[in-house]
Amino acid sequence: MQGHNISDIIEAYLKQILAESERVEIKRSEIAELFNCVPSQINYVIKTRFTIQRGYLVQSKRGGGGYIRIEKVKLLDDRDMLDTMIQLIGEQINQRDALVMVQKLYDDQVIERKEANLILAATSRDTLAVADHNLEARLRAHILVGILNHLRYERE
Amino acid sequence: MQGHNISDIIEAYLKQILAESERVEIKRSEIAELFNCVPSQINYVIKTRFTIQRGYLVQSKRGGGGYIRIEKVKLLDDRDMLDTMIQLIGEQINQRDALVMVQKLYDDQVIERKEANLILAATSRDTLAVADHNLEARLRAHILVGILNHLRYERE
DNA sequence: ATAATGATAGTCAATATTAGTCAAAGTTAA
DNA sequence: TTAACTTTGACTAATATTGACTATCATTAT
Repeated sequence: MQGHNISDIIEAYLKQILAESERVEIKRSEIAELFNCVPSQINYVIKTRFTIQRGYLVQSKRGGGGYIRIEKVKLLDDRDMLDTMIQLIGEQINQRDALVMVQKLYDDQVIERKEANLILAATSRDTLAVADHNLEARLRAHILVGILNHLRYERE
Repeated sequence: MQGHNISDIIEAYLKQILAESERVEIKRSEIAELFNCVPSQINYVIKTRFTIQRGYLVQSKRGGGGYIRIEKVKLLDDRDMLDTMIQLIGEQINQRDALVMVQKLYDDQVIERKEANLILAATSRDTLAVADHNLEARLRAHILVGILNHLRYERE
C-alpha cells in the first residue's frame, strides 16, 4: 500500500509511531529535513492521510516551540460512528473517501470483510457508471448513507 | 494468443510474471517504453485481457509514484450462477425481482443474512431516491451487477 | 505594557508526474 | 468486404511536490 513516493513514506513513518502510541507529536521542519522535502509537504500528508474520516485528530501550534500533534480518536460506539459518518458524507462523496470510510468500518469491526467488499462494489465508479461525476458522487452518497442507516438500526 | 501483435506480447509478458507471483506492479510509461508503444496501449491490453471475468483485479494510482497493479484472484464455483443472474438482470431490474435474486443467493448460501440485507438496503427504492422509475431500475441493475461481479471471486 | 524580532506552522497556487479516456486511423481475419 | 481488433495520440483527471507568501506564538527589547 505504501512506499511509492515520499508522501507514502512519511505516512508510514507516522503510522508506525501511532501503532505504538495514541498520539505523535512532531516538529514540522525536523520531519521535513528527515525526509528531505519541503515543510509544506508535511501538511499535504496530514491533509490527505490523517483526516477525521480516517480517525485522526490533528492539532498544532505555531511560533517558538511549535508542533504538530496527531491523535487517534475513538468514537464511543458503532452507532456514534455511523452517525458521524453519515454527517460527514453529506450530499456527495468521491470513491476514495468512500473507501476510507468503509476501511474504517472494517478496521473497527463494525462490518466484516465480505460486507466491506460488497459496499465497495456497490459504490465503485465502475458500478455506478454515470458520466457526470457530480451526479456519480451524489448517488454514491445516497447509497452509502442508505447502507449506513441500515447498519445503524440492524445493530441495535 | 501468440505474439502476433504488441498487445499479445505485452499480455504474455505480464502473465509470465503473474505465473510466479500473485501480483505484478508496473509503471505504465516504463512498460510502454520497454515494448516501444504508446502508454495508452497498456490500458488497452489491461482492458481486453485482464478483466475480472478472467480472474484479474486491477488497481492503479496516478501522480508521482503512480503505478498499475494487476492481481490474480481465485474465481469461485458459484460464478456460473452469478453469470446467469447478471445476464438475467440485463439493463434494469425492479425492487421485487432484485429481492428474488438476493433471496436465491441467500438460499444457495452464496451470501449470509447480513450481506443479503445489506444488498437490499443498497438497492432499495428509498436508498436510490431517484424520481424517474426507469432510471431507478437501471441504477439498481448496475449496482446489483457490480455486487454479483464481486461475488464471483475470492478476496484476500 | 508594548513593540519588535525570530521561530514556527498554514495556505494556496503553480508545476510536475503520473494514469485514464476516447475516438480516429490502421490492420486483420472471417 | 466487412466486422472485429489493434494502434495511436490528443486531451483529461488524479495525485504529488514545491515555494512564495501569510498567520501565529514566544521571547526580547524599549
